[in-house]
Amino acid sequence: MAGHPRFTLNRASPVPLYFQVAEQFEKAIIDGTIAPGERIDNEIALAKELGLSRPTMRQALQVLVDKGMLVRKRGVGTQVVHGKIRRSVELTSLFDDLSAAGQKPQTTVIAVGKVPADEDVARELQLKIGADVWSLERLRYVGKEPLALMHNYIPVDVVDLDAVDLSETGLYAYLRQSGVLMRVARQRIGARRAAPAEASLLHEKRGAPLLTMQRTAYDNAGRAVEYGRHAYRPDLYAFELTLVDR
Amino acid sequence: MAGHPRFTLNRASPVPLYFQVAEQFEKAIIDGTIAPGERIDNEIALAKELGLSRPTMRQALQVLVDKGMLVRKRGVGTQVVHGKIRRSVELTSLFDDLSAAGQKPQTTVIAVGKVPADEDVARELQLKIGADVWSLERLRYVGKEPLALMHNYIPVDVVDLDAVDLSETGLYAYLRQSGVLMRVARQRIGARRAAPAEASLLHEKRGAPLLTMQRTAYDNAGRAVEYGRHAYRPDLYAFELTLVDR
DNA sequence: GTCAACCATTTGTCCTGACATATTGACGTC
DNA sequence: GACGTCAATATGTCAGGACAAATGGTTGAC
Repeated sequence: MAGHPRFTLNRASPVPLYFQVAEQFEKAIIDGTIAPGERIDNEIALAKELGLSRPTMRQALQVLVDKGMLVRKRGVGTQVVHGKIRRSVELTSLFDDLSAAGQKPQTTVIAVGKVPADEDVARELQLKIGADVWSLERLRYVGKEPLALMHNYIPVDVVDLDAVDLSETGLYAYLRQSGVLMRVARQRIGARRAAPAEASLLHEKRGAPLLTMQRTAYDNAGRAVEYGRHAYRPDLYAFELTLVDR
Repeated sequence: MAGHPRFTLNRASPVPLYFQVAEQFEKAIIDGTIAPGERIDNEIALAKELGLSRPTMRQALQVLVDKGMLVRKRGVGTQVVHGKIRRSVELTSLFDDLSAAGQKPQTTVIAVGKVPADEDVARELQLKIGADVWSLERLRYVGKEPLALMHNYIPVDVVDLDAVDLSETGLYAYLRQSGVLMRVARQRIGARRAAPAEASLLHEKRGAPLLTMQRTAYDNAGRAVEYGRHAYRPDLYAFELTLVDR
């Protein structure tokens, strides 16, 4: 029987049991306490040892299977795949990404104000052409190098952008803080040549390749709450994601 | 009480009940039988109507929640978010994507053979530098336009590439067919200038921007089975993905 | 010695039942 | 009329049990 670390459960905690188990399992996998390729105990034994029911234990393991850290094979068992899985692309922003990486992103607000929606913006935000939307244009630095040119559009009834200093806070953090809950987003990642103005802002040469990302985020009710068109310097940034086949 | 379509269940089928329900729900959402924003019946009522237990009904709904088509709110109910969610990025290849879109991808094999692994390839495939690997270089067309230049590396003990005609079959389809099961992959999407040789093959101008994707795929045991470096024409291709916050 | 049949193991699916917790709206008090 | 309280409702979590199906090794027949 394969060994595994002792987990501690707190039944008084509001944190669900399956989540407590998943958290500790994930930690054990990341720090190598459970080696990659190792087969862990079967569900029933694990459940018994922790004093849980099998469904709860399964739910805990499922969390890690979804993250691509565990693989289950019927009739065989459950194995650890990897120690260092990067988290898959989540509903976060560049600001969050950089903060998590220990860097201190700096932002310059180029322009902010209400503008009439063009055809593109109106379609994505489910508004009529010409309707007022917030337009926010920012330049993000990492160190002293410009990294990304970001242009966001937000319906005027979602938040008030006049009242906030967006050079210190990330837009997504501000939206969450304002009670805007984003649940689903569609992203489109592509590439194109830099326009002259862009190249200048990003300290790139004319016609340099840029990595582009368009994102439309929706809230609980399916209402579009944010549409962004962003351009990144490809020598400084790339999108990484982990895919799991289920 | 919100109406919803009649579903048919086949208990004799090997397809799990929860999956049958999820499939039919998804179809109903996509074709608009259930309108976006509509609140569907509660889990207990749905389960009762279909003669299922609540856990099974929950499992069915969870599939669609994971896909971003449904949103659950405790104390409130379950709502339809979107009709036209694109599937999130999956463990498929460009060939699969195009086939699914009704297009007929054509492929030209530029070169195939065994080569010694360079530093990059060796690191990604967990091999020693200089070890033999399959190298496969292909050019993919959509219609008469070149779309992508694909360079794949595969450890020699995974499959035999000599025996197959890869101008007719997708590489991933061939791998699956050969019993290679890919479960997890890491992707990195970026952009760069086209090298002269690339530009020529892709019918692009010198120095044109290209969208690049590197992918390393792992099998059940965590063994790296494929590493690919690909370049796409950004005017013809982009990566689309749907993110769901959970 | 080879191959097929069998069996133990393990995950997959499905069931019933119970209580917890968040949300909303109605009710009642001040 | 405004505000707090309470109940109804729906999802979230958890338990315990049962059978099905896939896998891999073992046993047995030839």
